[in-house]
Amino acid sequence: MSTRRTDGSGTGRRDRRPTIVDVAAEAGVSKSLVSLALRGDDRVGEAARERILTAAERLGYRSNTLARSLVQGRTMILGVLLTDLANPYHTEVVAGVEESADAEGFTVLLAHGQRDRHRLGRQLESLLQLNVDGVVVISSWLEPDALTEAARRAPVVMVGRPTAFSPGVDTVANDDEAGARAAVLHLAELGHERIAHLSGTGRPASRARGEGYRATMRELGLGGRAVVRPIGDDPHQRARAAAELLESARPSAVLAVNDLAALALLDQAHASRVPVPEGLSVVGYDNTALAETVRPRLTSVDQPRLVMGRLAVRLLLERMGGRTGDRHEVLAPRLVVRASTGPASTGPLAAAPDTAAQGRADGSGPQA
Amino acid sequence: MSTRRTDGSGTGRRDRRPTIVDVAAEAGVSKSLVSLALRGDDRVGEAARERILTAAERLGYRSNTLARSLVQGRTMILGVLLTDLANPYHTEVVAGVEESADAEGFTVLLAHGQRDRHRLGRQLESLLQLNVDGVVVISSWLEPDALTEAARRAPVVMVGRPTAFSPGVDTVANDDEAGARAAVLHLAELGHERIAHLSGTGRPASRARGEGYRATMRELGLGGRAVVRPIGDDPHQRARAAAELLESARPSAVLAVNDLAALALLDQAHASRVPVPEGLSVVGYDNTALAETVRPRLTSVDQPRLVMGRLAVRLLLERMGGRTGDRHEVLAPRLVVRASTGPASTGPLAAAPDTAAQGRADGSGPQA
DNA sequence: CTGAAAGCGCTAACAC
DNA sequence: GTGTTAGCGCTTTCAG
Repeated sequence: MSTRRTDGSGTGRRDRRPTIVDVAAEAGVSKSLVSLALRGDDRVGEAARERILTAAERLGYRSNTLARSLVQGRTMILGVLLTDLANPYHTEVVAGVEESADAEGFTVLLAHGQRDRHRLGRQLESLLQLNVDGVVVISSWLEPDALTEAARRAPVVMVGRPTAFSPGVDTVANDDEAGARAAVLHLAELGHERIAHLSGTGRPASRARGEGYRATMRELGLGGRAVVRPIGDDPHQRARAAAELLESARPSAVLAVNDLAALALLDQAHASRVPVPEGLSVVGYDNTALAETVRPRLTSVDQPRLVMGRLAVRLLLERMGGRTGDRHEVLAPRLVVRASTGPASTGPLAAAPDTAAQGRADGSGPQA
Repeated sequence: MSTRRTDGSGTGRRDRRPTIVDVAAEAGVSKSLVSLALRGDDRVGEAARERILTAAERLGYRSNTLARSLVQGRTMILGVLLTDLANPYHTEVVAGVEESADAEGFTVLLAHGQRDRHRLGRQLESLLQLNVDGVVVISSWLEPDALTEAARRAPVVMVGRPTAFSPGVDTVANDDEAGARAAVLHLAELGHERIAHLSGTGRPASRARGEGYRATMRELGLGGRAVVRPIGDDPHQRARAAAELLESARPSAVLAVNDLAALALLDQAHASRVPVPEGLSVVGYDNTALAETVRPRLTSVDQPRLVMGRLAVRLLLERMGGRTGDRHEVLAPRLVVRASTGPASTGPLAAAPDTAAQGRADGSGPQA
């Protein structure tokens, strides 16, 4: 593209977009003075500044960020890497990140992994190549080593991973064990004993939730009744796992690893004509917007997603400011009770949900 | 040559990350040869190439994209600007964009408008500043002028806007009028006459759907019965609009402007104890993943979102290739019938939905 | 085949 | 106060 045509006609349509040099020529000053004036440096005379500004305006000049970033060594861009745009938990954390980043003058750009581990790695690489000033990773799918490696190139904070897996990487998480515990205690208080867990697939956060579930069941003397069924990552697998869990374990209550899983349970219950919460109580995790959308409204363990996003940005800024030690923030989850959980019924309803389903359920359950 | 410290120690931890010059020194060749070798140019000797590659490896060298982009004048990045991460329609188009972009060697970065017009404009500016090679806009919120202006700086394609509002901007859309028509015809065939429309808020796509609805109602001789209620943009407004429409117009069927609006209708119907589809038929638009998640499964007008995303990328590439005329692609929508639509009932159920609701049902309180 | 030199557009020390 | 001079890290002619 070495078309050197100095076509100064009308609106600078295509060709070469105007540079700082063009502005300087137009205003009759030097290149660097333009640079200063444009950024409002106060050691530029009023007259000169005026001329420069109008010249820039007339030429339709826009500064080239790439060039600036190259010389300054920073882009003022924060990258967010996320596994799955379809998971509201992820996108709600993003809102917090964006809020803080905006306030600090950073631009937020998202890279999306499409639930594909390889793609996720490539996207991370892309962000780093772009020389973003920091990366927020909302995904447990990346290998700890890959993160540590990334952290050598730019500040990285991982949201959702509970503990220190990757040296050099800060983390922001909620206390998954405590959250699971609160959920189980809530169900136990309602009189449930056959409390099952529709678990994640072994990544750190879901593992911790599973641990919390198990530990609390033991604590309650219900250790023998604990049932854990892992769930898949796509909607179809979720549906199957939910169906199988309800079918085989016949729980009176289920703690789901997240709201998406809880949704699958509600759907299966509906399909089997098991009324919720009369015949089955369901607790979700994350308290995403979903929880207030589904019917019945979902009892769910809230993670402070906005706060987590904001905190992630703060940690990034601290790193940029020179901090070298790792930090791991753990926030307290909070159980939000809605309509999907209710008292355990002792009648045949709970004991054999399918029987009840056939048998014309008149809401005769214990309606405290 | 101002090489002051040839520190070839272990892992290059922080400090200055290695540049092409460092690699050249390490390999004992010149800077430009390294550049060639690294990109696999075939006019580099086998021996030299080998030395260079290992040197780069040893130093942990990664090329600086910023510098490359600056000199080449392109970034190999495609920007996607979207209004609302929470709307699955948007994110499903993104999947198509990413698929094609990947195949062509482009990286896709997303910028998010947070349902805020100003923010949307700023984000567009950020993408352009970054010198992305093209922008896909999935949002009708931007002013046509802003888009035309943007198109002067980089190829821009707008997804979802039905016609040519912004000169210089290509568009990819579905035929909204045809889609609305198919939906209304479907309902009419089921015997519905009191078919209402829960409409959008006047942006082009929703306006076209409204047009299609009205025209088809007239065509069917039902013009006098047409009822249109606009809906808001956030969940709360949606709920209210849905409630008011059902309450005031008492339709036996509703065409919603999109799946989110349809969801609000289903929720309100449930709250009022109107069974769907027996007491009310609902048709959504977009056929997002939501349609297969809600209960009952939603009849919805499908837009080929993946194809639209792919097409958007193709149009971008064509522009980069030098095309100057605008192109406007219009794809055919397709009605997908599921469980939320059924025959019109002539009984009292449909005639007076609130009677059924008011019937002071059993005391089970916790319904929203 | 290889290497030196000239920038891409901008910023930031440093003289004038 | 204002302008000059070096680069940021990379690609890309153009001589050797």
